[in-house]
Amino acid sequence: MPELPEVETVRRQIEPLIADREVVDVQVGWERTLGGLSPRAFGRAVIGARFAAARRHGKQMYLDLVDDDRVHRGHLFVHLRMTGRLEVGDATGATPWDRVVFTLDDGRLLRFIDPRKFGRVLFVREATDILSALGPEPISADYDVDRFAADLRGRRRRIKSLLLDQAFLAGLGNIYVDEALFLARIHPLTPADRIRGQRARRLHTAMREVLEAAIASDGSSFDAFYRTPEGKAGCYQDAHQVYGRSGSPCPRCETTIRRILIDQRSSCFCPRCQPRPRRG
DNA sequence: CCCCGAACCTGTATGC
DNA sequence: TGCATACAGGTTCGGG
Repeated sequence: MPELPEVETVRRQIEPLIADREVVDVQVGWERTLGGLSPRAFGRAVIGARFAAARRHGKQMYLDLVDDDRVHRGHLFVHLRMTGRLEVGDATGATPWDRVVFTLDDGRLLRFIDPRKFGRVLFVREATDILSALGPEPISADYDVDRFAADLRGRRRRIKSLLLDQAFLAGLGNIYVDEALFLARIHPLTPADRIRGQRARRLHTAMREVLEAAIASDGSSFDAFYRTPEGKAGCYQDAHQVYGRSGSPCPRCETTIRRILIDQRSSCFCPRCQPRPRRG
């Protein structure tokens, strides 16, 4: 469940399920999920701590850990990557893909499940260790159109690549970039610094609208792996205009939606609504 | 700075 | 049925 709206959905659902619970044990099924820390050291860092707030920046979710006196202990950074999932349940919920399982003080289990093993569960003392590498949140109040337009200035990269770059802007992935570019009527290969004025405004608005609408729908989920912690599927996939729709008619003009590769990712767009930028 | 390809992994869908 | 190939919501690395 991996872009900003899906992560936000997980954050909202997981927070009340683990708030104020103490970690009494940890089992690690796949060491690399910990990103270099040994299971022993990870257990030492986490056991005895209590979960507090669940936060998010971009696609990065982080769970605050405090000691009994509510003093800061650190954070658990959870990145779902392609197939990661969080669930709270009991032993009957075990799966072949349990990578990290926390036993809570009420006997329930918090599992990080991840078939493809790309996901990460990192313990860090200071959140800035991770957050400093990330760009701004696209839906925050201070990320206004002037800031966005200024950030585009002087960037010659293709707009799709730039929007996928988490150091530029944190949270968009393949689905929501394609959707936002369609709404803004901008071709994905357009050099970023050619997007100014009205078009920059359109793109800024489109990104925020797509993300907000997807959050309101609990994100997108189109196969059995993508489930929220409450076991439900999001429904924003029903609202996709171009993503995953190559060969189908454009919802605005009926032209056949095309698929090209950019950064080795499928990129879907309407060749009529999103005309290729003229050179020169 | 920018682009590309490969790597990290497993599951599913499709075609022969 | 079996086997091969392509593809998937992400990120990071090395090389040109």
